[in-house]
Amino acid sequence: MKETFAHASGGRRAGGGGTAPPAPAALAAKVRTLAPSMTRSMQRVAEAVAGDPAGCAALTVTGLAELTGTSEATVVRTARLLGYPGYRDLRLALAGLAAQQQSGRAPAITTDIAVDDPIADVVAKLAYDEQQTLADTAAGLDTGQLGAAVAALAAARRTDVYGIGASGLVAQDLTQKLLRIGLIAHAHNDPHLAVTNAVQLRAGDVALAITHSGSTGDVIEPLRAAFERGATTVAITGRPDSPVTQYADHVLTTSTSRESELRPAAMSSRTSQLLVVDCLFVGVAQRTYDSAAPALAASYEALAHRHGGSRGRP
Amino acid sequence: MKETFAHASGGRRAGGGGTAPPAPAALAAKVRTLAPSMTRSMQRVAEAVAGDPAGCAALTVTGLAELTGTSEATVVRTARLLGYPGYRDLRLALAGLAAQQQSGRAPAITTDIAVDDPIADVVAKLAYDEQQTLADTAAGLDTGQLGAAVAALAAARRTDVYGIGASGLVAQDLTQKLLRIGLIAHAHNDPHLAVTNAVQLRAGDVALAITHSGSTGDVIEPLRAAFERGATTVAITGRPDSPVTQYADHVLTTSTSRESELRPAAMSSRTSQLLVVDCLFVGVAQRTYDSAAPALAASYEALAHRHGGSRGRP
DNA sequence: GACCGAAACGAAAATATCTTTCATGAGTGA
DNA sequence: TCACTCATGAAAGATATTTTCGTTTCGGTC
Repeated sequence: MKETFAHASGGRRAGGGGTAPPAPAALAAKVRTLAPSMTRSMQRVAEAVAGDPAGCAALTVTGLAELTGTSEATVVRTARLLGYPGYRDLRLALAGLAAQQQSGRAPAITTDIAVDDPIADVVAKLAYDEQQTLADTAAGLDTGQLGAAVAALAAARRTDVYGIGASGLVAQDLTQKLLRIGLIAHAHNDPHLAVTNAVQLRAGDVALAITHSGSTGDVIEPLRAAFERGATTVAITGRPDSPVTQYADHVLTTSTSRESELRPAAMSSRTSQLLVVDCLFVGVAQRTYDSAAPALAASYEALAHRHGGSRGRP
Repeated sequence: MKETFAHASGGRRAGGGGTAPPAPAALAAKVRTLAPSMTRSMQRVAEAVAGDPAGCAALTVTGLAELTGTSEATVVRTARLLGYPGYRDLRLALAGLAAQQQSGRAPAITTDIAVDDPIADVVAKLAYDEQQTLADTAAGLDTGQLGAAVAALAAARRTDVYGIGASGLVAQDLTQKLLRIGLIAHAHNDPHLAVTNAVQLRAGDVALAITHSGSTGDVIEPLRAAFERGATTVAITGRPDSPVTQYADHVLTTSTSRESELRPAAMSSRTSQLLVVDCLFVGVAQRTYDSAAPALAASYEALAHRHGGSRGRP
């Protein structure tokens, strides 16, 4: 029978009425404090518990009793002495302790990836790096410039996006998104066609160049053409002082993180660029909400039949 | 100890989800990933568990069943679905999670992006969400499957990658990277051509499908064709129990985060997929280091002249 | 050295908890 | 509408935990 229903309440206030609430992480200390007052068998149990919380958490009373060469009763008695209602609760605390220890160990990540890193480390390091990149990008993004770019995009008659290589994929990503909310956008990865199209742009249109180095000629040229035609130009680059910014009305800076041999710069610049692009998209979607929302819904609807049932097993 | 692994179907299946050992902190992510394939009652249980780990850890099966208005059986079933041998183990993991949350950083308050959020908030929220997605993905990634996929890619005579829409860009990203280290890879976004090419694959080749829903026919078909031809098949999907996994030797699960109107699922799934793809790439680069390193250097060199001076001001 | 009392200890019973089985009913597609 | 599947919970069946209680061990005393 539980009458403890108010969910948002104290959380871990067990109430109970007992004298000692469970100990969170002070377990090792408690063991040392109480050890003198323990019998020999209990000490063995306490020692095992303090020595390998994670391991013990995986054991049942019987298991721990066997491991320490004692009996179930002794294990329970020890748990009681340590302040828990029973072994079950000690075990829970042990699991918590183990998790804490584990997570505390995590930040010891040297960010460089070595050739012989185990795969699990690779995952952790890459995830960490990309998280870092995101944080840096968000911190370094000029919201004024971003807002201006959003306004321009939202009002544009049409938008052209330029990007080559990895940045080309980001360009396509943005284009796909803009199309989804009913805007007219096009991603160019053929430099010649890009220029050809750029000269068609005029005031009120938007040209957006994505280049990490800021020096990719194939991307700068069309932006320049658009710029000279009077279109509003935006550059997403990791180098705010690079050539591309000469022709950009608004510059959005992506962050540049350390690169290493196994982790080329393209990787983090892509992450960074995508965040910027997402911000642009959401900003534009906000501004054009009345038309964007139905458009999004419609495109979602249109795709629904291409996927199987909504359930896992169609 | 029970070895209840009954599901074993014949053939060379990756096991749609039975492979994962207990998840430590990836629980919230796992709940989100698996929720779609859950029944209503199970969802209620999963929700309670994800919403208040600490509280649930204090409950017995019966207690949790009562709290969620379901039965013990359902609770156990949910625990199983989440990857634990039984409720007892889920409870232990819950205790660990609670301890982590408590000792760890601030509570993860994720507010949905609203139409009238100022642009600075949009940036912060998007960055935070994507960071969360990365963490979840890393935590939930099965390194065994990842390692197997890496080994297959590194040894492949050739690799075909399938993806449509946003996933198509991820497919291209992977392809670009693999090409850079001298492997033979191709990204297909034309379903017909993809199938046509898939039937050319044979044992030792790798086919890799990227689909968030796991139910995109255009992507499943070529994977199936490759599978039937004896190629090694890999699926990157957010739904480990979806149709695509039927034809996948190795399944890499991406995380699914909350989506909202202004932040479509595609956004976080892309982030998640890219992390997985990066892990694959780095893993392969490690394994083929002797040939990958020079290839990387060469491609870098070849591109150098396309960018202006190495400095910002040309 | 033998004996006594108290505490420690573990075997096994008693209880709580978890897991499995099975019948039932809701929902679904033909 | 009917047959069928699948989700669901009640209760039986297994495990794990707690309690009980008798045996063993230890320290001291005669």
